[in-house]
Amino acid sequence: MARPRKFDPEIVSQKVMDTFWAKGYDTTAIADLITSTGLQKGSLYNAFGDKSKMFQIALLRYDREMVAKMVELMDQLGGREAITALLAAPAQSVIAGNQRGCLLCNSMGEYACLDDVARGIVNRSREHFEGAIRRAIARMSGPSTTIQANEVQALYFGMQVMARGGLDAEALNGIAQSALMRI
Amino acid sequence: MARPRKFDPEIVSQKVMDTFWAKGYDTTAIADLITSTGLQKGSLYNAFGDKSKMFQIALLRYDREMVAKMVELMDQLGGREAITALLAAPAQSVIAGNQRGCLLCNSMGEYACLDDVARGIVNRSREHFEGAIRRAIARMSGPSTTIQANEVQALYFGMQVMARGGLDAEALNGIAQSALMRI
DNA sequence: TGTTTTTTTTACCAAGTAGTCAATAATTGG
DNA sequence: CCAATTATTGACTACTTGGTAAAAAAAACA
Repeated sequence: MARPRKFDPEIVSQKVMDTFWAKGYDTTAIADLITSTGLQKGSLYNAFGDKSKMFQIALLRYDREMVAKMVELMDQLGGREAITALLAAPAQSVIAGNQRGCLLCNSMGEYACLDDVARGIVNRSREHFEGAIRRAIARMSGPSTTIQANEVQALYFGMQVMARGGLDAEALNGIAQSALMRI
Repeated sequence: MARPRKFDPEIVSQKVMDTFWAKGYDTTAIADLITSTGLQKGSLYNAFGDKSKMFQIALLRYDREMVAKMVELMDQLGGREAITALLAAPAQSVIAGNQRGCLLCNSMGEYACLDDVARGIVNRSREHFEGAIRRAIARMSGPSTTIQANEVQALYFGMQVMARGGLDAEALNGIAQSALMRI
């Protein structure tokens, strides 16, 4: 028995995530979220709380959507194929025209200016991601299964940072190939 | 025949670099630089220009000081020892009590909000760094010299991001050991 | 000592920041 | 139609942002 929302929270929280993903937590102003979502300031605050809450929602959505999708894909593939798919992702993003990198990786770079809740989400999301790498390594055959999940993750994050820093898809593919040769 | 400076530009530019290193370009306010350097706003602007110029100076100093030091060290060592020293650095920083990561890596993460001059410095510094890795690989013996310098660099950057994101020294050392086992 | 030159200091500005609040609009249930 | 409840809107606040400008201070040289 109340006035219904004029907007779809799913679509809006997607736009919020996209904006934080592209610009980072601190660099994103509420004004940016207003233009990207089309909502007014009051509606944003009414629906999502303050800026840190909005970022938490973005992080949760990234985990539930992007990380989970990659985890699901990797779990369906063979060990080596899963790692291959993972390391191909940064170059694919660049080819698709965005150099936003990875929100999880970007947020670790901004860790210093996040609150405890956001840090907790980041940590859990990183572990969520790491699990899929760990399982992929466990499925792998060959002599070099001593590789740590953490190492593959570091390689992936490094590639995403370099993608954000302007490295082109060709170079990123070179990294992936070089790594897969010895994994 | 003019009034001399009360401050040592070397010390001040060091503090400026430290501040940008810890907080990032966008997150650092001029007020932060005022407190960290002890100078007043006017003196800062008079000596270094505007904020983007201050950041350029910090980037150049980082390249001339931190990157060059690592490059020099690596060039003095054998190939494998050089890579070992490189991958040990992130954990050492964490043990020393700072999780600032690497200013070069951090700046690639902030690439989107840098101007062309700063981007140029970042790119050149990354190539400067890459050269030492390339030479170290060229000096290496063993079957797996097909590794690309870019791959080692991505691994290093990923470790620095993870250090900034709170990963402890033990985990970072595990990554380094795992990687060195197969390089 | 007085002039010149540069640094330092301080006050100031316009724009942008996150966030609040009261008024208004829209919908449902009675 | 009316009451209750929620959403939307836009004005508003208090503060921070990067940057400027003018005045004051300190040294060097004549």
